[in-house]
Amino acid sequence: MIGSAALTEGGVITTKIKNDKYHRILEAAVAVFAKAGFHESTISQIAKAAGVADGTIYLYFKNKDDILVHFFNFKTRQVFARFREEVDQAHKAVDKLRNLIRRHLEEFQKDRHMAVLYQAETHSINRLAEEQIREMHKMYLDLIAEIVEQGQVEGAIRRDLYVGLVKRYILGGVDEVINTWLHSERKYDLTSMADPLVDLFIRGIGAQTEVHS
Amino acid sequence: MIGSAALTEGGVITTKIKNDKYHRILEAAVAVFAKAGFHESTISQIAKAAGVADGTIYLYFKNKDDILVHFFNFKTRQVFARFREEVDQAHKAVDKLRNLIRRHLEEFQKDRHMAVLYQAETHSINRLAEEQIREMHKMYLDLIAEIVEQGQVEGAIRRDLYVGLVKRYILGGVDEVINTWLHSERKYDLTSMADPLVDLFIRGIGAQTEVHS
DNA sequence: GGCACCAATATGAATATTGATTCATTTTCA
DNA sequence: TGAAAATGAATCAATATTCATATTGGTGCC
Repeated sequence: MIGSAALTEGGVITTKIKNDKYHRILEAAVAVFAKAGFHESTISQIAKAAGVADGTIYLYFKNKDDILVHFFNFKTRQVFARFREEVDQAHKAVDKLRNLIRRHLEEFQKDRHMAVLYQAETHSINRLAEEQIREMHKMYLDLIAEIVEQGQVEGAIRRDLYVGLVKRYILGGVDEVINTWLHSERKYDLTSMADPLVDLFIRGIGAQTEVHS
Repeated sequence: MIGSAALTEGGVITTKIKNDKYHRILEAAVAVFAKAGFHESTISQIAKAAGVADGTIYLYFKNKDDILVHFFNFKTRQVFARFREEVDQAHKAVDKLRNLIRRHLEEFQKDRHMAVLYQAETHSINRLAEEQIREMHKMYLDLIAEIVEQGQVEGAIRRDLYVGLVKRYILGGVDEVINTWLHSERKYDLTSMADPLVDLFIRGIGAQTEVHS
């Protein structure tokens, strides 16, 4: 393997060239995987899409599986880091939640290939990048837990909640909205779903009949 | 192909024997697919698991893909039909929703192999049983829509809702709860999540501060 | 400046493996 | 006894990976 985003050796120009090809292959692979599925995709297809020879791929990645690992390790991780930033921009819990969800939808709408691959791989049990996925999932769920707990302190969120369940409740809704969009013709704007969705998370679907403080 | 659950030719005993083997192979295949993933599974593994020769599988199924199609066409469809029954047992919308979700969790907990395969395949874009999955998904979403609309008439459910979004919101939550359970050690009872989850769907996570009729 | 050289890169045809599918043969059973 | 069912070894195609060879681009020498 010649180089990768994780390594920093080499001069500026050299590194840039190296990274260029590394990224070119990674992007091409993600696009191919998204279109045909991981196992149905061949190295030749990826090579062709990236404009390199088959063998070149093995200079940047250990093997086919390794490409998927890199996808989760670098590409997706980067997106999730942005979620954190977005959350930190708001002060009140509900605003944080809204920011998180809006950004989530935005990023997935922006990079459809990533979205497809992410959705497909995170839902299959026997996946390769097991560890990375688990970690990223946890990162996201922890973010939600943090927001919920803050909201409880603020008094904006109910205290009689099982936070473990709330996390799945929220992630599930967001996930399904993305999934539906991916399976649709994608004629509508995904981010427009953010506000109505947050409203559902907060208020639920029930007609409010009880009186509280 | 000798016979299948969809055909009804043959005497009672013959049919029983035929169906026995058909079902044995289908069950074995689902178990193998669930353990290793569809593409990683081999015909030999399935044959071994079903206790038949490799070639025998081709007497009951056109090819490997066809097994997956049958899974969705018969096995899963059957489960979804039970959801409908369960919903019809209740009268009020909220009870219908609770029944639906409880039954959903029950069935998926009961047949883990089905659950794994269902979750994995319904979330990947380029799947085989495309048509069947789409149809089943629709059946489920329609069920939810029906319940929600009834609830609105009853006054138990808010009227200012985009039902299309509500469907995803609910299915997503249920899905994610199942997914988490599948990825866990499954030490806890999945059905125990039904009531708290329905409570979340109805009331949301927000502290109730407004007064309504 | 131009040139020769070398190490780093890139190539893609050849290899080797895997596994779906077929089919000639055997077994079962009515 | 023969037709239906089952067998599993042989076939055949697909494709991940390797590696001998070719190309490139930077470096120092004339």
